[in-house]
Amino acid sequence: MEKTYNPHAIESQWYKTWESKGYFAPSNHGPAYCIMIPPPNVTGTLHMGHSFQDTLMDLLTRYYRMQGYNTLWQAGIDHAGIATQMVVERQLTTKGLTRQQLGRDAFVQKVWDWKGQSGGQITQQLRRMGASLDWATERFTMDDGLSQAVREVFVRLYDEGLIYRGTRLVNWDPVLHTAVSDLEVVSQEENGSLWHLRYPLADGTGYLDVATTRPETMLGDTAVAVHPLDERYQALIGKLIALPLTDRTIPIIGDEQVDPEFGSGCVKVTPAHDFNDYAIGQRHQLPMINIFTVDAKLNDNVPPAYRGLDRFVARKKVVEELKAADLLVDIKPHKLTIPRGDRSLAVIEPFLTDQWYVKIEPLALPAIQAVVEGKIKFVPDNWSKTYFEWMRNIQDWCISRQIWWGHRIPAWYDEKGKEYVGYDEDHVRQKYQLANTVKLTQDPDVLDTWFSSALWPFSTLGWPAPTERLKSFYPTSVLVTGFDIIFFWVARMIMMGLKFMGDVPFREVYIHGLIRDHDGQKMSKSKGNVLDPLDIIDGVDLETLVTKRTTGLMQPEMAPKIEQATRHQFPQGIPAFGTDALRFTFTALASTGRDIRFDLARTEGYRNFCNKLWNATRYVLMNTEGQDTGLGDAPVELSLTDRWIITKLQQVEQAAHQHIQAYRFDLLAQSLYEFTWDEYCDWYLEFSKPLLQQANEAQQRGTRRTLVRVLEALLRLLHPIMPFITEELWQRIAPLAGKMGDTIMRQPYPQSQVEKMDSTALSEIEWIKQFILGVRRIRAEMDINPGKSLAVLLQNGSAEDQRKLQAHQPLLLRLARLEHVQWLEAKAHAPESAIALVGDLRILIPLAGLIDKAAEIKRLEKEMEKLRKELQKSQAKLENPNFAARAPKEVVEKEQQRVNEMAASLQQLEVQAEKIRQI
RNA sequence: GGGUGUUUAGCUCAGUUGGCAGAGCGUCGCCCUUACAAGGCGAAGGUCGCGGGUUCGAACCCCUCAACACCCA
Repeated sequence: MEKTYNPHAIESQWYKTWESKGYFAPSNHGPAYCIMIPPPNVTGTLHMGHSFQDTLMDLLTRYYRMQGYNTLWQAGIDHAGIATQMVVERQLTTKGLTRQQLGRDAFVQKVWDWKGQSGGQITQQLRRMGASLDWATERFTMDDGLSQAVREVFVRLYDEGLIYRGTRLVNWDPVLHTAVSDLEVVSQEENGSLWHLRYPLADGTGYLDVATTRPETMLGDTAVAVHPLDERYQALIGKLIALPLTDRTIPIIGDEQVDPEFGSGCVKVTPAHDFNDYAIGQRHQLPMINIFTVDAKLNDNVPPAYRGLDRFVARKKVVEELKAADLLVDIKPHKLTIPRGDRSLAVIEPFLTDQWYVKIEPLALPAIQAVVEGKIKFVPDNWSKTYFEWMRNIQDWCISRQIWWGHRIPAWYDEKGKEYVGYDEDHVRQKYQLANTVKLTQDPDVLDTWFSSALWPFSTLGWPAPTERLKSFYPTSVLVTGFDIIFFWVARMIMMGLKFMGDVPFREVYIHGLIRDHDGQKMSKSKGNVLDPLDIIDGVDLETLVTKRTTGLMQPEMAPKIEQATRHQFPQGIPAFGTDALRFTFTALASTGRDIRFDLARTEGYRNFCNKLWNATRYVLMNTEGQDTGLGDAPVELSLTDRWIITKLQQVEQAAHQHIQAYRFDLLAQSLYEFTWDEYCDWYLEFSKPLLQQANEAQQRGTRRTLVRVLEALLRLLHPIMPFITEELWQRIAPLAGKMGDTIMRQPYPQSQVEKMDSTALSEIEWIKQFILGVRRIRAEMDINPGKSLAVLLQNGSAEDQRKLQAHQPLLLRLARLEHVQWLEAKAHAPESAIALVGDLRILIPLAGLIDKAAEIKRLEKEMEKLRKELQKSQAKLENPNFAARAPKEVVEKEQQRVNEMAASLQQLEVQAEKIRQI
């Protein structure tokens, strides 16, 4: 074996083996365990969020597979309507083409071509992460089966009246020319202005001061509203305003929605271009005047001078002309929330259009109920509150999009515009008994991408066909996802699953945090703080990293700053840490918080952990290969240390199961890390050294057997987190432990066995550790060369201490580096010495020639000071009569015992200090 | 404005039923010890955000406040 762990050498080859041998496929034995991958965008590449999430899903999948479940991690990709269309349109633009020039069918074909060539790059990257997805049954939301599921759902919901078409105000993206749902709008506070306009009363008796953040919309005003109880304006309700710049008059109305405190207390009402005003308009049957075109330019409903102007140009012109007419009172700086499209970043325009909607309430009620009744459990449970909050205020879902890439809405119109919904045109004609002479045209719109995602848990399994897979794996076991898409996706899957499968889509929803950079900032291309998981795995040199981060920026002026920060943070670039180290990092970071700061120093630490495991294996192999590891009939004797590490192993096995089942992956990682490093490597391997040299044949055999068996189990324990290194090492260790099998992937996950636990071994080893630690502490604090062997004297030990010393002398000599150990009579005069205590046992290291007297006194005083403080605290506790009276007996007894021990130690140290002082 | 969180060592975070405040990284010593210098051995470092309450006992339960973050309007 190489002396140093090198991830490159092992990773790619194992993945190929696993995949080609079909290890990822369900076994078709045992109870079902199924996770649906949140389908990544076909345009996407792997980012830190994915790799974090996928590590956790793979961990669960590998664990349950090892536990003997019939395990499926369903693979698949999302067609990502708008994002994908934008990618392909951008390619057309570089050739000077538009999609309109190409035509719909040709364009859609182009998207498919693109998908065939460069789509789904992420599936290759997932393989690099070690993800054990069942690739053989990979699905795509636009494939035939899933498209059929989409049509089926649409038709059924329509026939039940749960899908309808309506003219409503929607969020309109004037760049993409499509409606988007509430969730696709990001609202940000931006600096703007508040314009105070003067609206003259039509009878010439005065003016009203109207405040607005969007003066250009005044051309579409159809009323001015005041609060009905506002004494300032009450009398004016019912009068008319002569709307400036137009020849229209509009009424003054009273509406309780108006906030008398805001601005002047009068608001203009533009029902066709503002959600609040729309509601007011509905209440007062106001006309709705749409003044915009699809790209947010003014249309023919405004005076000729404004027609064709962009909304922001029109704003300037309106303000100028009002000013000229002395109708502008004031302009004040004002912070306001600007809605932008999450894809185009264009300012969203509330816009009156015909769209398709899902009537959500009848679907939401059972979906709420399912969580209330515990049929679906959120982990951590808190997130159910967020879910309820949203579900109880949910609005109808706008599902139509005015783009070309996606599931075309299965609705047709006759020449009178009457709508018919069915699977296809033939079905429609048959369903509605339409003659062939009736000309039908299909609705040009496609469905929101989330519509097909909502069906993912059952459409991927073959629905609407009643397949075996559907029967086996629905409901799925757990959904693993970030809190940012509880509304987008989780809620919608629950609604659709309940509606069409009559059962929940998953029994648990594990919500993890979002990966941020080491400063807690969200990782984003524009901030230039993105880390590519593959760069962490493979390493990247500084220049490549800088180039990567600074090209293709939306704001190229940020480049120098980004470059500087990158050079500062990664002066050497990023070394290759390997997949396993990255996965271990993600696992260790998966605590219950919602923000996860990613720090490469952690990954480096876990790469070192891999190296530790690698070298521990190397040591074990060196001492066991070609030797008897207790597989045959020869007698085997387990030493105390063997029984101790076996006990520790049972404990960590128990903890591992608990932590995985509780989704506490951070604790899982920590327990395994500690067991590996602090128990197995630091203590057990060291214990094994003298045993392998000095013990009898049967004992040596026992130690060799324990070395390989514990390591073999440990590799299985670690496998779900670190699949590659564990497979590589397991292949070498397993035969020595008598294990057969082609892959660690299909071995059972270790199960603790109570009968293997040995509490005597625990306490005995604890004594040994305390002994060794005591000597080491003196050695380190007194600056005695670690290589120097020491002679120690023992005093005041019990018979038990004497027995232990006798039994474990070789271990103590070796690990504490002692030349020899000698007992002194209790009353015998000891030479001046440094002292360490193990209970009442005094370990004395003679000072002569080694230790400075003053230094030892100083050390003792420090230790005594510590003890005194603790002792005082505990004594005060015990002296409180209420404590003795009310605290549980065990607690009081424990406290008393502590006091006794501390007092005894303190006294010993005081005597010793006094002795040294007197010399 | 409504909601949900967070605040513990220099940094990043654990802390289970209320009972001795922990880890990793960083820092400081000593050491190339035949598995591992990507290492070993040891050490220092804490007003558990502030104030109050409940309790024999509070990082943990309750209340007030503060700062920060996110979601919704």
